[in-house]
Amino acid sequence: MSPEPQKGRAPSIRDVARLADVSHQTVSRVLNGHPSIRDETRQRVLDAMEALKYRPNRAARALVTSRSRTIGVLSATTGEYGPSSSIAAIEDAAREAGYFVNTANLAASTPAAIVDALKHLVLQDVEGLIVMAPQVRVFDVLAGMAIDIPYVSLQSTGQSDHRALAVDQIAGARAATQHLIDLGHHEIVHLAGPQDWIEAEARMRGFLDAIIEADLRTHPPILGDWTADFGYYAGRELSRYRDFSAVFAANDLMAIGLMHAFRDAGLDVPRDVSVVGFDDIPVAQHVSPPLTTVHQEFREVGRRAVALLLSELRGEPVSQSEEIVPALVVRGSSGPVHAALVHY
Amino acid sequence: MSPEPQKGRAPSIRDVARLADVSHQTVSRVLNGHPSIRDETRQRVLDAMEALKYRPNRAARALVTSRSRTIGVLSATTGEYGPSSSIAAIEDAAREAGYFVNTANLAASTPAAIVDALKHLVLQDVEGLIVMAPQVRVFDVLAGMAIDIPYVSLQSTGQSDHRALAVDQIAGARAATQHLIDLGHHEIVHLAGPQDWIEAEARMRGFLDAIIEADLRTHPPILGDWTADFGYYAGRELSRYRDFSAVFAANDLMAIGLMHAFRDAGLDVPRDVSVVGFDDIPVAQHVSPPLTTVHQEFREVGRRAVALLLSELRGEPVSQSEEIVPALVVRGSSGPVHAALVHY
DNA sequence: CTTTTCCATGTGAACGTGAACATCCGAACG
DNA sequence: CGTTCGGATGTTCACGTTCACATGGAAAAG
Repeated sequence: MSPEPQKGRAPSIRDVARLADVSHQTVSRVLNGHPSIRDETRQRVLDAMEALKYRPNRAARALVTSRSRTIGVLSATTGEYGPSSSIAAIEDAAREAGYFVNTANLAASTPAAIVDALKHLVLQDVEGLIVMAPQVRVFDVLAGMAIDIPYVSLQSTGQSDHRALAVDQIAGARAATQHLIDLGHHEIVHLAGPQDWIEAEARMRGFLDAIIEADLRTHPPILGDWTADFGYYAGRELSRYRDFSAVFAANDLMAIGLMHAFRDAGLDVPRDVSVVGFDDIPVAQHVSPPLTTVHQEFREVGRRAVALLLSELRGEPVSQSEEIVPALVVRGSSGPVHAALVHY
Repeated sequence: MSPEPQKGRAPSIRDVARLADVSHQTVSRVLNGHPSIRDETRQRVLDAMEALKYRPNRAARALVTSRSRTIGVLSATTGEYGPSSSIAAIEDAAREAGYFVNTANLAASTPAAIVDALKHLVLQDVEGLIVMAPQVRVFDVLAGMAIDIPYVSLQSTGQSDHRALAVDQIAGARAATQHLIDLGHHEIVHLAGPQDWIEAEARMRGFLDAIIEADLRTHPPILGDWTADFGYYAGRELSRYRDFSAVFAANDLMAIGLMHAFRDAGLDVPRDVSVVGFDDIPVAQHVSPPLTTVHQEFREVGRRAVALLLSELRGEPVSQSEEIVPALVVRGSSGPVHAALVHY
């Protein structure tokens, strides 16, 4: 009455075949949706699989097809809202497409750490790679390792030998800066991300584009590390000089730290200083004052990255999806320049 | 001069064997650190591997050993600081131990979604599971699916058939509540997490324990969803009644939303209302006022989870590591009860 | 009525590795 | 000097699946 007691080994395609009274190959065909199977045969096989609680063996399949059905994600700064949201979306999308995802975090941004993480992914036999750790070095290392795995980066790297997801960070940064200019600010400081980050560079470029276009001067951007703590530190330094009326931070965390420092220094945001961030993390609208920032669709980015990579794996032509342009969200942290603070 | 051009197939253990003039089994032994290999032979094999750029085939190995060297993580609310930090730590620790990590996110907390995610992980042939989505239902489903995979949960579930990481959420919540009581607060409201979350329940229990011990009354806790937006919503409702002088929120995001609402309602934190959170996310100390909260070591939790799971996979006895007790961090959002607001 | 074609299915081999067992050889032992 | 032992290595097989090719039969084509 009860199904055969398992004898240690999991049921294989052959066990199913025996029970359904067909060859193992027929079972394989059912498994892979081969068209030339009589309905009645297919049903018998399916019943047998059900009865045995058969589960295909991924390793055996991978061995013979030499396809792992796994994609790798190289990421940095996980733990932060943006990257981890994108990763979650990547996993969801991959799962839906029948793929597995393996993530490797960059412990540090040293070449050694990058090589380590990449080796781990290569060892894992990933079919493709999504590079979410958009540091310039990563791509150098990637090129240096002579890895022939197709990969997709979340930022344009200037290299054209792979596909990049088009998120127009430059436009976002430019919009943020232009917003401040439109409010009458002439002295705008940029608190940028780390030097070797492509995202940081793009946002800086957008900032500078807007500044130059408006024919304004600016200090050299301060290079930060994305953290709120650094923002606080930078804010403390900045509030000693006060030769600016607005700051554009390359991400929200730094912007929030910045506002904290200004508050401590007795400066009012936005009356004395306007602050604009980037990312629109969930707390951005709940801090005091609510943060003006540039909204990014992290989940959408993750989804598209998967779509792009899968289409490449399938050898499909590049489907030029339209660029994602992040949108400025104006909240309370930015306001018109206050007369008393204009330095002319 | 140049190494053999690859003929489509990647070099196998046999190619290495041929080049090193040994049997393929000897190569296998070198690969697995077998002791009985002459040094000279080992070196010849290693040289051959180097020359051919040999990489072991994971699928073949998994097929013959029936071990995938992969652990699965079931998670929810990724994108938030805590879970994603733990996941990152899990990946680091697993990588160090030579394991791969596969994560499945819970799209919703419905049984169907849970089954989906678990199926995905089982399909992936994970050797063990770390359950980071500490919802009661998950364990019911897990039990219902009759999965024989060893798993580790990040919270005590009351079920004793598996290992749980000991993070004393109850003690943390109790400390937070006691802190408010010590400040003279008698009317404390608890903004809890979703009902079916084990963590939420533990924090609520800690809260109630402290309340009962101090012989205070309290409203039934408000059940939230962990988000800052919900905190804001709850804060708006709460500020209509004002029959309390302090709120203990089950996580920082809700606490921050709460403070936002109080600010909007003209209430001053901490003069009119004290607010305490839980988690100590990076922005907690930078919001206004800096948030008093309970600090959690998310990375440490992740590391320990891996250690625990691996020791179980190896069949080692349960190494009773000491409990992690999260620590109260007092900042500006909590203060002594203000005389004018005491309702007696 | 024979030949061709195509559908439904079966047979055998291969994928790359590790386990079990076999073999060879030199050293230790009596 | 024969026997035993164990270190170093080789041989064969199995893991579960898909692929290439083979087979039988029925329908279509001549």
